[in-house]
Amino acid sequence: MALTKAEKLRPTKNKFNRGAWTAEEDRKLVEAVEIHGPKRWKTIATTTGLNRCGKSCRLRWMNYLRPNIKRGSMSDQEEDLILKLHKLLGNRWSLIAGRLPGRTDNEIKNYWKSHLSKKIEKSNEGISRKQEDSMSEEPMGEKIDTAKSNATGPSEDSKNRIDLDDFFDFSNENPSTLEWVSKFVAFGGVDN
DNA sequence: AAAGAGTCCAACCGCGACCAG
DNA sequence: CCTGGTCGCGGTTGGACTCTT
Repeated sequence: MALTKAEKLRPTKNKFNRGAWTAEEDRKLVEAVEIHGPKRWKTIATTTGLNRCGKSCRLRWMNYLRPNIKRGSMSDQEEDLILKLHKLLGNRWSLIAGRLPGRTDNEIKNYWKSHLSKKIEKSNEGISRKQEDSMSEEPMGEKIDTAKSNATGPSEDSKNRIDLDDFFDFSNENPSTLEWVSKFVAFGGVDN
C-alpha cells in the first residue's frame, strides 16, 4: 500500500508534532478518546505520547476521527441547507454544522469558500447595483443576535425574544428537513 | 508531456468564553 | 473578584491534487 497523504507530510520541528496526522497517531488518539472521552484534550494529549497539543488532538477528532463523520461530496439538499443557514446565521459554521449531521464546521467552511461563495457571487452579478444597495448585507443571524441582546431584561416584550440556543434546539426534529428554514427565510427572519 | 494556474482540504493560529481554584 | 488553564470557534495557511494550456 502506498504512503498516505498524512505519511508523506511528516511534521518537521517544534515542541509538539505538527502537520498531517499519521494512521498510527490516529489509532492512538481514538484509543485515548475511548478511555477519557472526547473532552479532556489536555489529558489525552499528554497521556497518549503523541507529542501533539490538546487543540490539535481535538481538531483531529472533531474533523476526522469522530464516529458518523460523513465524507464525500455534499448533496443538493445539504448545499441548499447550508445556503439557507448561512443567510440566516452568517459565518456561524459550528451552528450550521450542528444542523448537518455528519458534517464538520471545517468542512462546511471549506465548502462554502470553495463552492457556494462563488455561486452566490455569480448569481449576484445579474442583480443591478441599485438592488444591491437596497439589500441588507447583514445576515439574519445578526438580526437574531440584535434581537437577543436588545431583549435581555425581564421587562422586555417577550414576543421579540429570540434565543439562539432555543432556536437551534433540534433534538426533536428530523435533521434533514428544510421546511422550517425555508419558511423562516421566506418570512424574512425575526424582523417581521 | 510538462509547466503553470486554480482548487480543495487538513491543519494551524489567535482570540474569546468558560470554569475551577 | 481575579487569575490561569482549557476548550471551542472562525479565519487563515500551505501543500497536494486537478485542470488547462
